[in-house]
Amino acid sequence: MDDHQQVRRRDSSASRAALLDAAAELFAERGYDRTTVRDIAGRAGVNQALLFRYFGSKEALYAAVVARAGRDKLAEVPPNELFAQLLRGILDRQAGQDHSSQIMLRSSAEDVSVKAIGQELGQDYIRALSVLTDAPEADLRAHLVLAWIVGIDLMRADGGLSPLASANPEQVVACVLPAVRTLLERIKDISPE
Amino acid sequence: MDDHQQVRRRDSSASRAALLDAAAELFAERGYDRTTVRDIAGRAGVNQALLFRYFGSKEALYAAVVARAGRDKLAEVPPNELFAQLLRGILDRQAGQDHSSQIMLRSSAEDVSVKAIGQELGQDYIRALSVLTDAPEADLRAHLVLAWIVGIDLMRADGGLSPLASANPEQVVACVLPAVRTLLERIKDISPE
DNA sequence: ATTATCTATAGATCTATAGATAATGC
DNA sequence: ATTATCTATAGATCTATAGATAATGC
Repeated sequence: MDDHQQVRRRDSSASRAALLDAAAELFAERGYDRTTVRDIAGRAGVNQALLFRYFGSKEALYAAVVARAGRDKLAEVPPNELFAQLLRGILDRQAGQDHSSQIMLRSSAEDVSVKAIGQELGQDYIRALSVLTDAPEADLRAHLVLAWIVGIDLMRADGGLSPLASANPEQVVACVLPAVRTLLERIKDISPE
Repeated sequence: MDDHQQVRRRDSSASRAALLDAAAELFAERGYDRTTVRDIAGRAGVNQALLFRYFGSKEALYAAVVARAGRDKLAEVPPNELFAQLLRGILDRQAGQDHSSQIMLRSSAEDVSVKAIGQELGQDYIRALSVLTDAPEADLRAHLVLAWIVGIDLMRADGGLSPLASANPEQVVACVLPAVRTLLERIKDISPE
C-alpha cells in the first residue's frame, strides 16, 4: 500500500526488498518459468536491470526468495498444527499474505535446477511432519501428506472450474484431515506381501 | 523400436502418428511449456515444419494428444479400480507405457489456456470417481482424490530426492488407499459449524 | 501432377550486460 | 565522489510461415 516513495527516493535496500516481495508473489502465483524478470521489476516498481545488479540472476533471486520464505512460518507453527496451517494457507489466498507455502509447493512443478532450490525448504517441512507418526515409513507418509497439499494447491489454481477453488476452506479441511490422520496414525502394517 | 522407415519412406499418417507419440511422451515428462516443437519433431524423427502442417499449432497438437489419451484408459477400467489404477499408472514409469495419467495430471500445472484442454479429460475422471461415495460433497471428494495423485506425481518427478521416487509402488498404494477410503466412505458429516 | 518434406527466416520473446545518467552524502 | 538507476542492446531462445525441393501414384 504505502511504499515510502516519498520518504527515500533512492534506496537500494528498499529496491531490494521490493524485488523480493514482488518475486515472492509472482513465483507463488505463476511459478518460476512463467514469471519474467520484467514482470518482477514491473510489480516492484524498479528498473529491470536492478534485479541483476542486486541478485545476479533470476535463479539467485529465486533462491533468495525461498530462503526468506523458509525462515518465517516453520519456526512459529508447532508440528501438530503444521498440516492444517499449510492447508489453510493455500486455501485462502488473500492479498498481502504469506506466500511461503505456495513458493515451496510450486517448486515441485519446476525444472530440475530450480526445483532443487525449492526442495530444500520442502525438506524442513517433511522433517516437521514426520515426527507426527510412529508408523513405519514415517518419511514416506510425510511426503505423501505434502504431496496432497501440492496437488490441492495446483488443482485450485484452475480459476474456478474445480469445486476446490470455490469450496469453503473449512469444508476442505474437514474432508482432508481425517484422511490424513488415517495415513499418519491408524495403519501400522504396510509391508507388501 | 521398429518404426517402418524402410517400408514406407513417405507417409503422412506415419509422420502424424510419430508426432502424436513423441508429443505424448514429452508432454507427460516435461509438461507443455518446457517441451519445444523442435524436441517433439526431433524425437518423432520428422521435420519440425510438419508439426504445423499436420496440427496447425503446438496447442492444437496438445489437444490432439489429450483427446487420444482420454479415449483409452477410462473406457476399460471399472470405477472402483480407477484410483488404484491411476496411482499405479504414475508410480511405475516404464518405457512404452500409457501416458494418459501424466498428461492429464501435468496439465494442472500448466498455463490457463493449456490447462483448460487437459481439464476436460480430468472432468471425466472426476465423474467416474465421484460415483464411489455416497457421502455429501461427492464431487469435492473426487477432486481431492485426484489432487492427491497430481501431487504424488509431481513430487515423484524429483529425480530421486523424495522417498516417493524410490518407494515400492505397492507400499505407496498400501499407505494411500486406506486414507482415500476414509475420505470417500467413513466421514458422513462435514458441514462446517 | 500431387503431396510429403525440408530450408531459411520472420517476428516475438527472454535473460543478461555494458555504459550512460542522475541523485545522494561527505 | 560515490552509488543508485536507466537506456539500449547483445545473444539466445521459441513458435510459426513461405517457398523450394524431392519423392510418390496415376
